Amino acid sequence: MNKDSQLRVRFAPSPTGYLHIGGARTCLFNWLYARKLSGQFILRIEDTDLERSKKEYLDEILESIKWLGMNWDDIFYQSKRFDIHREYAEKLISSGKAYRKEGAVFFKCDFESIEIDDLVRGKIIFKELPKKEEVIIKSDNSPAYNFSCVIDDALMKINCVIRGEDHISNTPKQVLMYQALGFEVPKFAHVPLILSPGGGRLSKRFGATSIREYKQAGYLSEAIVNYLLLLGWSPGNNREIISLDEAKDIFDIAKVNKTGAVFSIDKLKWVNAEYIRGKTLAEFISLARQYLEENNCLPPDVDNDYLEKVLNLFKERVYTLADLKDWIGFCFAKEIQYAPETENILENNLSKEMKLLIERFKAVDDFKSENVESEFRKVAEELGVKAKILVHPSRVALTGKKIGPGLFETMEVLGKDKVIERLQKLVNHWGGEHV
RNA sequence: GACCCCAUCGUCUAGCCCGGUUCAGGACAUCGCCCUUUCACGGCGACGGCGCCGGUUCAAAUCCGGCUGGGGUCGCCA
Repeated sequence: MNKDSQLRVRFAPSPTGYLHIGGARTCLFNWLYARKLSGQFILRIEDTDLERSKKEYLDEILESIKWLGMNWDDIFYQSKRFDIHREYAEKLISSGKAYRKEGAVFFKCDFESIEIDDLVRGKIIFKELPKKEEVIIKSDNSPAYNFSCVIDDALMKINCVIRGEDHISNTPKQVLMYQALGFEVPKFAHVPLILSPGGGRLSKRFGATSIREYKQAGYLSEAIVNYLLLLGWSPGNNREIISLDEAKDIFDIAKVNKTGAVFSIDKLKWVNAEYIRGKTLAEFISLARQYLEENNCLPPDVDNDYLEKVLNLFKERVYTLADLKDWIGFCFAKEIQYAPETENILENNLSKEMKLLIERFKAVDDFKSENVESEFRKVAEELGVKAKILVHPSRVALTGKKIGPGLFETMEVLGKDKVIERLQKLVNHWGGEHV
């Protein structure tokens, strides 16, 4: 492939807001297509609206793209290119294709019909445009979107424009500008929009959620990317889980769906859980630890070994890292508070049985889960009750909740002293009620 | 209103381009059952779909047209 025919695509975010789900997917499809065809992926920051563009947004956009695992071959800022845009506007004025009016420069867009060849949708034919003129330089002398976009795409040698479907109606105007300027018209690929569960456009309350917020909510970057990939594209063979690395070898923009896809947080959660379970214990620990530290969920003097054992308890049962916040509390609590829903278990006084359990536990030297379990079962047998009769109150005693990880694994992690102390507390609780 | 896009289970999709192998396959969700000390995981199963009407054809989810429905755009925002 020679240099001129090399694919060059771009993602052109406007730093007037954070990178959200829709933008991230457009970015992803561009990046993937470039990597698949060994092309160039350009980032162009569309910061022509000086009022609304904020550095904070820009930082988040760049940070999120990197966090998701993508990189760019070059980056440009439109705000630094105003002179170039004006220069081309002058050319259009000279050639009679544009004119000044009310302090702005207008481009004439008269035509009979215009055809664009879309990689995703095939031919799209426009009969007429609602407006016969288009502002290309605003009266404050800054370039208007459709114009700066065309100039920059042409000058940056972008030969394939992949963007959201909401830009379809801009395309005929832009094609007209390419032609008026004598630039070669690029290929276009308009990808479908991501819809909110309600049906409408992904929006404020739902999709406007920034990628950063998803990270905050405990989602792994691989999971977000994987899920986004599934929205409008399929790797085939009934596959659901696919890494960025694998996807970049088989992705094809022409295989992207034409239909808008509804965003499903449930499916994202499932994908996230798949990735968490797919991590090695060491990877998970490092991820979880960082997440918990960032969210101030760990005691300052947390013991490393202990934390690792705790996290091991939950790796297979959380959907997001944020779930950990709710679960690990009892592992660090000084004293257990019994949750309201444990009431029916607490009602049943088993202090005699629990006392025996405590006595036997005191004699267990190596408090490993296997040893704990066999001792536990022996006690149950001796008392002539099913193990589960003792399991439930024990869990409540240790965790304050009705549900949690395996009881014996939990006991091993907490350690003999804490286990005995917490069981004793439950016995006291019962004793107190009966005095 | 004008212009444009789209249409397979509740949701994401495979199949559609190259019509028969599909009384449509997978996943999420939901509901059962199994496993089991709870929850989750895992296993098994159930539920559930080609929007409608015409046409082409021996044969249509697949091709064509219309209708209906959904979506997008009509800013000196991007």
